[in-house]
Order: sequence, then C-alpha cells, then structure tokens
Amino acid sequence: MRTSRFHLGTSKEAPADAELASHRLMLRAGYVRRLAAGIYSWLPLGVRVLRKVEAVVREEMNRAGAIELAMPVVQPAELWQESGRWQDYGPELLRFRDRHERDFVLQPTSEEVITDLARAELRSYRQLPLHFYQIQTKFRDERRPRFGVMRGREFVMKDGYSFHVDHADLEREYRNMYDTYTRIFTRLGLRFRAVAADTGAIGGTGSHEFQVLAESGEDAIAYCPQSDYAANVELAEALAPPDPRPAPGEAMRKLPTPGRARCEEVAELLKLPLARTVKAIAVVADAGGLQLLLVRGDHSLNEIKAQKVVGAFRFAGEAEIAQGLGGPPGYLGPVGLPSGVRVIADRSVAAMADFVCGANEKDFHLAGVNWSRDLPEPAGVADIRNVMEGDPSPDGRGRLRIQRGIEVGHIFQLRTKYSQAMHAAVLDASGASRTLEMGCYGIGVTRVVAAGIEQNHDERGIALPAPLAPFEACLVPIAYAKNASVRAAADRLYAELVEAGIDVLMDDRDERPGVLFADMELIGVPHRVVLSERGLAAGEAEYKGRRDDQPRQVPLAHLASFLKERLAGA
RNA sequence: CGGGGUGUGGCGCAGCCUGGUAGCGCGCUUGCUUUGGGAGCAAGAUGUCGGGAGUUCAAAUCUCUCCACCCCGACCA
Repeated sequence: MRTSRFHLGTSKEAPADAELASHRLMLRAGYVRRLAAGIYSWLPLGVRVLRKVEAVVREEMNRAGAIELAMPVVQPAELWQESGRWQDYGPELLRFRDRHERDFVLQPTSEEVITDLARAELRSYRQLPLHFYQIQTKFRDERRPRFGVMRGREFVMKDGYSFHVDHADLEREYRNMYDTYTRIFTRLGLRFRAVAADTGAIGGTGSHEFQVLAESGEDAIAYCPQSDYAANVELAEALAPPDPRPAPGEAMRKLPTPGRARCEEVAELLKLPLARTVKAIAVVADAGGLQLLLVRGDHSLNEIKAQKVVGAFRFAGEAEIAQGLGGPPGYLGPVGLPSGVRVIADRSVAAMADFVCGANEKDFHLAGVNWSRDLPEPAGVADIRNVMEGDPSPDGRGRLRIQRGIEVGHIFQLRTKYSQAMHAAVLDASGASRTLEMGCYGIGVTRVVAAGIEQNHDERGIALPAPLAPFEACLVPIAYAKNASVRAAADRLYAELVEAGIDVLMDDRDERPGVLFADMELIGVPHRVVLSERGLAAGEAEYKGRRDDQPRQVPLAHLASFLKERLAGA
C-alpha cells in the first residue's frame, strides 16, 4: 500500500474528551471516528487491526474444532420471551418494532437464536459435541459508554456456543476453550490473566474471565502469587478472620464527632485505627424493607456479594434513611434500631469488639460497642466486602494481591439454562431424551484492539506487536517526490517487499521527513525502513524497530530477507 | 438512572461575568523557498456561535426550554 493511495486520518491533537491513552491514540492515529455515544466508524487503518485480531481468533477457534456460522443481528422477541431474558435483560437490550408492530431486539449475544437453531438441527447424541461460533456485531445499550471502543454500545464480538450430551463433555470443551483463549491472547501479544468470575446475567455455573492487565482497567483482579488462585474481586472470597471475637473490654459511650461523617475522619479524630470503625450502608431490598449492611471502616462493600444475601436492592435515599433510622447518612449504626430494620454484618464486622459506629444522630458516634451486650447479634453474617491487598488467599496458601484488568474474554458453562427453557434436547444411546448441556465463550474483538493499544503505546503513539499492527512494515523514502534516484530505488524495493509477501506501507507523500516519521510511529508500524540518497550511495537502507532506541544499516540486497526474519521472530 | 460539566470553522481553544466589530493556534487551498524528526514567508477559503422560544434598539454573551456529548457512581466482551 502507498500512503498516497490510502487514507491516513492522523492528527496532532485529539478531542479533549478522550481520557484513556488508547482512546486518544485511536482517534489521533485515525483508527476510529465517533458517530454517536458508544458508536464508532472504523477507518481503513483501524479495520486492518480489527481484521488481524479476527484472523487470529478465527484461526485458533477453527483449530480448536469450533465451526463458524452467522446469526442475525436482528432477532424476534419471541425467542427472548421464551428464554425469559425479555424480562431479565433490562434496558441494555435494545428493543424495537417493525412495521407490523412486532417486537424485535438488536442482539447483545445469541444464546436464544443458537438454542433455537440447535433444537431444530440436532436430533441425536451422535451429532455431538458441536461448537458453533460467529464473529459479528453486537449491540448493548450501555448506561454509560466510555473510553472509546473499550466500552462501546456497538462492538464486534466473537461468540461461540457448544452443545454436549453430558456435563463431563461440557467440562472437556470448557478446558479446551480455556486453553484456546490462552493461545489466542498469547498470540496477540497481550499480557493477561485468566481469573475465576461471577456468571452475571448470562447465567449458568463455572466461568472464567480473561483480563488484559492495565492500570486503566475497569475490573479489579485478586490473585495470589504463592498459588495459582486468581479471581475477579467481585467474586474473590474474603475469609472470616481466623481469631474468635475478643471479649468486650470497654464500656459503650457516645462521643461528639461534629462534621465527621466518614469513617476515616472519625478514626482520625478518635486516634483509632480505621479497622476499629464500622461503616453502615442503608439499602432497600426489592423484596421490601430497609436493611443495614455493615463492613469494617477500611473495607468496601461488594454489591454483588451483598445482592446474593439480600436479593436485588438499591441504596436508600436520604429521606428513607432519616425516616427509618433517625440519623443522617454518615452517622448510621446498628445500635438501637427500630425493629423492622435487618442488620447484615460482614464476617469481619461480626468478629469485632469495642468498635466505633454511627449513633444514628447527627454529629455523634458510639465507641466501645460490642455485639450481644450493646445490641443484638446481627440477623445475618456473610461475606459482603471486597477483598483487599494482603487478605489471605481463599485457597489458604498465601496472601492476595490486587491488579487492574480489562475483560477481553469470558467463558461460561451455561449447563441447561437455555436448553431447558427452550426445550433443546437430543436422544441418547438408550433412546432417552437428554436436555443439551451448553457452554458459551466470548471475545470482545473491538475491545482487544483498544486493550492492546492500552498495553502497547508510548509518547510517540501506538506500538502494537506485529501480529496486530495495521501494517507489518513501512518504507519511508526521503524526498520521494523530488529525488528521482530515491524514487526509483524506493519503487523497486517496495515491489520487492510486496513480492516477498510483506504487508508494507510506503509513505510516498511529498512531506518533510519528520512528518513521515511521526505518522508512521503514531499509527504503530512495527518495522521501519528509511531510504535516502546517501544511504543508496552506500547500497544500504536504515532499519529501525518501533521500540528500538537506535537505527541500524542494512544492505539493500538483504532487506527483504532481513524483514522476513524480523517478522518471523516477532 | 442519579450527580457534575461542556457545546463557538475539520481539531484544540479564547470571547460570555460587564450585550454592540466573531478571534487565536493547528489543519486546509495557492505560490515561492525548504527537505533526515511534526518547516518558513506570502496570499486565501471555511462559522445558521448545539436547536427553539423569550428579554432588548441590539444576544455567542442575559432568561426559559429542548437536544447532544463528556466526566464520577450501579453492568458487561
């Protein structure tokens, strides 16, 4: 490809609202353009990267025995009503009507359609196992699209669905996909970690996420350097403190804490460790009733865990708190509550003695509070907090560390959630009907591009590894337009490289060298060859890898093979 | 959805408080010079100031309203 025949949408400045490095660089390098919130056009350069990711994914999925198909983006509501997700999915599911007033959805994922297909196509256990996948556009009407294509509403996903006669075979395929995903993300040159995960809205049991490690990631991962334990903090279990609750040592007393609403402020005022305070969070369960969730002052509430205890809930409003508890937010506590309020204590709070909590009265806290003596034992004790750095690993082997990640892949054992609801079954060897066991496996293809850039960039721009880069190499002739000998040599070399099968971009624009260099670095071409008059005289070209500090000279005659070696080595 | 903020040539911004001439940088066009790290000079083009309504002799500026987008919290590839 020649730059003069291509469209390079590079710019020096990025829109001010692009926060994330990958988002800014994808705009500056001309990979994508925003059309609406969370909806992007992919420019030619970006599409090249997208296609490379797809190619790796497709190749490895095929190698793993999965079969590609394509399902519709627009799907009839009936199937979603049948699976129950028409009700369950919520506003992220984009629904609309056609001219006949029939309901449709824009698919966020395709369990319903694949299950419908399976029940029509599959009759016998002899046809199994089968794994179908597609790489195609998804739409989720996210509450808050952000970070460019990282969390877009429209995005490209590889979604695969496997079918099995029994759970053992599903587990086999699940491991197969675990290994396949590991191969895919390794080939894509990403630093990632596979972690145990919550199954979320898709449902089922058994699930791993593949998280690309990045400070800017929206997820937190807990892992144990001493063992192979790794889990999303949403899921990672916070063990109960090993020691039993100490006996009360202090009398309960009410202390003025004017203007100190946060645990940190109270601890500072009373000169006590933060871990001696208790944070009370008032929630209203959908099932009804005000509940008070207690976590230690230095801990944070894990809403997913809490939901498993109290059911779906929302945070109480100020009016509800004032009415139900008396005190304003910031001064809440579990002592002397009205009878209707249920108290759920985190395990660590249940093991505390002589603690500090709000007095349910503005500007007052209680100290020296003890369970049983000063207030009833909590109605519920559960793990409702996020694990912290340094917590013991749930597998009992060492201490946890926390790292941030970007979720690029997720594998689930769906079991029979959909096949049961939609009556997808085959006959087994004995002629009995067996509900299909299902697995599902997703990779966020567009997100992989953003995550790759997030992990591979520098102050000059994008520095993707060669398997993802928009071009394998670039040829930068100095003064191509003005210097006939450079032009002739560049054209010759370009033809030679193309002939050698190298995906090369020749920057033949009539621009100053600085402009060419800056653009080639910005868009992330991993290998650069510079051709100049003085180099030609010596029969050499200059080579520089995108991450190299110094260029080096390479004889013109060896260039093609030199680049081939570099590309093979990368 | 709740809270905060921003909408002014393609991009980045100033102007708004205190109403009266739309301005700067980048980019773009043309010419000359320049040519190994985002060039210089000269001449140009490009704006319903997010939309609508109002106040006023006069609105980018004040008021109301709608819309879009961004940022912080609950979800997911």
